[in-house]
Amino acid sequence: MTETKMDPRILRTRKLIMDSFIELSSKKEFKDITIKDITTEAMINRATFYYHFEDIYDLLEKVLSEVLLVNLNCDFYKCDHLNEEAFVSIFIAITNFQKSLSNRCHRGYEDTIGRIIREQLEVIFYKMLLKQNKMEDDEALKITAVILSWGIYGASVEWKRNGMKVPPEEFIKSTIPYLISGTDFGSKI
Amino acid sequence: MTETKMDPRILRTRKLIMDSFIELSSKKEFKDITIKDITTEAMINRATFYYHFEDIYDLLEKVLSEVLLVNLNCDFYKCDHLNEEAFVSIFIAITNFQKSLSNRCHRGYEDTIGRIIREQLEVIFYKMLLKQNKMEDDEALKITAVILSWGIYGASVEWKRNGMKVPPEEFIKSTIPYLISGTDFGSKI
DNA sequence: TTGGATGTGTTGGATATCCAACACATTTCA
DNA sequence: TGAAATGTGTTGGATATCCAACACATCCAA
Repeated sequence: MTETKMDPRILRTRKLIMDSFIELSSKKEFKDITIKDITTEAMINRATFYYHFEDIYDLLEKVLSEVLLVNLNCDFYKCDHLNEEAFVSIFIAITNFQKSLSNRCHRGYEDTIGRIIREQLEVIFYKMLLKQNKMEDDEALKITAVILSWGIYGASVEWKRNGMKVPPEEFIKSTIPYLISGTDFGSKI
Repeated sequence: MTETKMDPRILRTRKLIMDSFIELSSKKEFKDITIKDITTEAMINRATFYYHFEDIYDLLEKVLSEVLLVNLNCDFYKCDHLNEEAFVSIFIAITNFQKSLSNRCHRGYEDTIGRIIREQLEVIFYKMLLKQNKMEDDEALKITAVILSWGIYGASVEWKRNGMKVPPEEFIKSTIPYLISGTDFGSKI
């Protein structure tokens, strides 16, 4: 998951930068945050910032990935199989993430955020599929993970478009049998 | 006061080490705290510890000095003259410090602690005397600062020996005229 | 007694971070 | 318009931190 033996200086500095960015995000809009602001808040040199991140968009991506990953693993570590509970807790994590971002001001980056969500979902789905499918066609599992990640992300977009009012578990629950048993579930054939 | 332009790495690392030591002190006795404990808690390398401190006693001294200095400056920054208010707030800072240490487990280091208190007092008294005595006999001011520091420290020891029950300002107030106006205060001559 | 386990303090080479300086773009404002 | 101010991204040399290894001391159980 996380790199095993990292230089503690790197962990420390990345955390300082990311935490400062999150802190600043709660006070300013993203477009008003400069790299100088971040490095001043973090008490690190501006050159050091560029040692770790390409630019401020790279930082944004990595912070969002990190936040989402923590959310996912938090709710999800108990499950070891893609059952109903797993799908529900994944979907709740995604909707929580979307909700928290709709307050923060990251408007104009919906496509970036969508990509990040799908990337993280793809990783987690692939991992779960590998675990429960004992070494079958690897390529098929990968593509299945892609399809699931787009699907679940799409569901969260739809949930958002409906005003984020329906409880997420309710929103997703009815469709889960189709996810788990496939489209044949309930088929007349 | 504090060095003006310090390398931020140094400030960061010292703070990490000191904070970790304070944190550990609230859980263990001083004698049970190893340097490995501190560096692990602080997530810094053991060699880095020795770059900043001679040994664990050196760290103890510097932490205590720092804590006391913060207390002193906190209560004291408003005063710019050695009047009654100044003496009272200094004495309160010292007794607070003694009280906080009597909970923590630094037994066996009373002499070290006493020395630290007197050193800090001496610095602060000397600074105040210089400010209000427009360039007179420098040596005399230094020695006066020494005498005041021993005196006030002694008062705090006595206050502690009496069970730390009398309110510190009450304990010190009656003697302040003698400190400010000298032994001639109230003299019959 | 001995030998392993644990803690202290030191060292040399590798690496991350700092700093000052630079070139370039964008904004501000006179 | 143009010039000052502000922000971005890069560089080279200096310095703090990391890491693995070492020598030494202390403690404790076989």
